[in-house]
Amino acid sequence: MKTQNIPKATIKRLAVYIQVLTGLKRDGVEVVSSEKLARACSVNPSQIRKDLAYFGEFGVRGVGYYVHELIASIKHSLGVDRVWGCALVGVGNLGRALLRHKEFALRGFSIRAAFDCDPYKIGEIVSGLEVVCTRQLKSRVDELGLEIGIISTPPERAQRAANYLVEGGLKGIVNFAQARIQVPKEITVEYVDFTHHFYSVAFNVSSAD
Amino acid sequence: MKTQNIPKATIKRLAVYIQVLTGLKRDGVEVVSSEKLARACSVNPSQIRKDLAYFGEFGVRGVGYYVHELIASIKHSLGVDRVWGCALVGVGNLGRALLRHKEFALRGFSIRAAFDCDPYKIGEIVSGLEVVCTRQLKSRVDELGLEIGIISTPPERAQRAANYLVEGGLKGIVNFAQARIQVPKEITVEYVDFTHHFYSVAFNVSSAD
DNA sequence: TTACAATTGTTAATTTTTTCACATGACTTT
DNA sequence: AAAGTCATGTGAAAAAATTAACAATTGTAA
Repeated sequence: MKTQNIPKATIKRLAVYIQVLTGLKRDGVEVVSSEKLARACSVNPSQIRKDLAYFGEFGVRGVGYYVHELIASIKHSLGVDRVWGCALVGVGNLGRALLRHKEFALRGFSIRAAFDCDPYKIGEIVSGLEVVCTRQLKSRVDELGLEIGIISTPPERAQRAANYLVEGGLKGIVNFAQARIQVPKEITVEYVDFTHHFYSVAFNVSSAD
Repeated sequence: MKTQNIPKATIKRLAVYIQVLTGLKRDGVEVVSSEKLARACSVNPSQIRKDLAYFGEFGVRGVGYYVHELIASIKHSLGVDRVWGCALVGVGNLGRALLRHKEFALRGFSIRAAFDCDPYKIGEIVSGLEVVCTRQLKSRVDELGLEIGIISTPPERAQRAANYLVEGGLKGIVNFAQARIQVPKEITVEYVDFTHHFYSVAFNVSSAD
């Protein structure tokens, strides 16, 4: 695929645009200008046009962007106009909450397998999925079409989980564990930590005085 | 407080440093150089030194950084060396999961009140907290020391929740709802959306071919 | 006690990202 | 069909962030 190097920040914003555009669509808005969209996203209008320009020309000069079309175009550009098969490793409190979180499936990320190394958890059914021993991971990849791994283990087991995912041939990982992981550079890792956002807010509120 | 404008990206990285340093401390490491820390965080060593320089001089030349001290210094710089009182608005599936998530309290973010406008939910006890009508929010702020608001409503109710929080005098908001919100500019808002991370991974995996 | 090795804090150079400005194209109205 | 308005796409300018380079400082070993 095209490998003009697209800023990571652009990708994040595209996700925001989808969110806001979806809201506009819900409200019955059919066409939107970069200026209006920008205001709703709290960014600069040029920014939006620049971001979109990496992927093509989606607007109509003098008119703006057709909301429905633009959503489809951005989703296609991001590669999220299809369903992705996901594997979750680590069925603790967080893991269970993620398995029960409906939003993922709605947005095209289908969790099709849950793994854990704890014998007491293996065999348990969580949100319709049987918890399976992590060693079985590799053998399920093709069968279930697993592409993206989700790590929700305690920090000390995150690296091991990552190893299993890499070994299984998965190319993308979303890591909810409280630890950095080392993986071959062709593997994409995204770290999720809610607390970071709280830190950020705390810092800003503290400095505001 | 000091208002040299510190990049938002720096704040994010500081949170990562804390995470990694905490792991090092757990492993018994007492001193670390910017180079070693950088490798563990997947960033440039200069980056770390630069980030820290915004807040002071925390290292010893020729030696490195004392892990325990550095954690404390960063936490102090971020303003997270104390407990913050939080209010959650929106007791749906996500709200319940957040209320039950122990990690927040462990990291100094204490959820002390849960609000919802649904009469069927009011009075219910979730994770030891009674769900209260959102209209009561303002009256509880001082009593409970509420400083940061958490929004976990459906998208169409996020703005109303934000209004209540602002009205109540809270200065920081962490928004888990699928919607942007408009607030006065002195209020800090952080948006949390797991799906964004999945989009990012999906994009990278797609473009890797 | 002096030279050496290590590693910070910081200034300068480079790279990346954001914003501005405007020519270009599309629709509308007269 | 011509003129006017609007808003995109894009190249150039500005701003911001990252990286490199090095002088300053600490500890260590000869």
